Amino acid sequence: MATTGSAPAASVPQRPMRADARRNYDRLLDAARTTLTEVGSDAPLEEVARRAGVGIGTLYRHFPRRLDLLEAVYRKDVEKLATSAERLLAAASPWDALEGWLTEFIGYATTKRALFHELVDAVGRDSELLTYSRQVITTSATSVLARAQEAGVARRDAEPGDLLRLVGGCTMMADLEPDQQARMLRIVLDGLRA
Amino acid sequence: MATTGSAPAASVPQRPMRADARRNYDRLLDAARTTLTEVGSDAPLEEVARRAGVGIGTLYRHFPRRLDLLEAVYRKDVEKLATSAERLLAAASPWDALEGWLTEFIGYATTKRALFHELVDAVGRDSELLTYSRQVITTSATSVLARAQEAGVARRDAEPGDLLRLVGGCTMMADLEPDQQARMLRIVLDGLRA
DNA sequence: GTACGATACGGAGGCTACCTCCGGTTAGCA
DNA sequence: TGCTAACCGGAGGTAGCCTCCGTATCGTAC
Repeated sequence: MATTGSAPAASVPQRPMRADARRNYDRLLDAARTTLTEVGSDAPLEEVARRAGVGIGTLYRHFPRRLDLLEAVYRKDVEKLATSAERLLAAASPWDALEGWLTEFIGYATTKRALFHELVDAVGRDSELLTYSRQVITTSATSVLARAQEAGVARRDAEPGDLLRLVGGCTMMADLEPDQQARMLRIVLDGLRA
Repeated sequence: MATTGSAPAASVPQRPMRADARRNYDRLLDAARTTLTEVGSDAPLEEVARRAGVGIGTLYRHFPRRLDLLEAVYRKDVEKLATSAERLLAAASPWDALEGWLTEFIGYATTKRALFHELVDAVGRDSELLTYSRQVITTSATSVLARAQEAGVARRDAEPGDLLRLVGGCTMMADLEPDQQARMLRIVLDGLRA
């Protein structure tokens, strides 16, 4: 059974992870992110294991299939984005929180291009992975959008799912020039403005 | 050397393709489209060859690498979209042509989800394939958008590239409900309206 | 209508990456 | 300090991509 996030669910009493296992798990995640960034989505797992300084059998003990490793890397990044929404809601005005979060969402989505394609193709939209990730991201988007709508600064017929696809879908394509990305965000924001 | 579109460029005098070669080429494209649609982007080429009724060596004679086959399938669909723009420009009002072409663009993009990810990951944004396809599609988008802007029915600061990414990028994700797709198009169109 | 040759075919086999198996190692608890 | 359950790791099996080369056939010329 693949672990998600970090340690497995404690449904029965069990020992916490051994120190060497914990260390290798973390090194594998870091090595996976680095290798995927530099080599691309077809990076061989043998290369990930080599960079982590472990054997291929150790990699497969922690991540029974290639997709399990990609998923673990992806979940970490999704949770980081949720944390960002909480911070903006606490510290920014309704419109600034909406605009700021969307800007960070673009940055997150852009760096996941190679990883995401392989995940989506393999597990499909109904997998727990994507359902959970969409839920976390949608919750964040809902919070920042609803707050802006309630403040009367965002159109009321926009829904969070639409928002995410309009902004995030663009970044799934090739590298965008920063000014083009800013312009596209402006079009969406102008369309959103109440 | 892989052929693109259909027969190779006639830079030097040469015989047209033999009848059996022509027949197998077409059968391979049809079998590839069917197999990719039903199995997904990880469909083995042996399965494509089997469905086409040819040997794997014949498949590789026509398409030296897997990506060559995917590319040939994709080019055919891109050219079909360009033909659609010409037809709408000749027969519809500026705004209706813009809206109609975007609707067809969404349909085209949705059916290429599995195929497109593998192509983009492998060849990158600067390949002739994607440059050519973007050119063909951008030319179509430019025509329908400029005509709407000149008619004063579309905002003047929108550019064709932004248009395509806003609409097309959404469809690269999971299957969309028809009503959601219509609503997203409405947001983009409302944002575009002059 | 037939023969010939250049083009096309096709399946066995090499190579690579995913993943498994199992003997050896070690962390941590009693 | 000893013991054991958890952990490690690399050789090897398998599937799919792609190559190679003997055989088949299309199409042209006589």
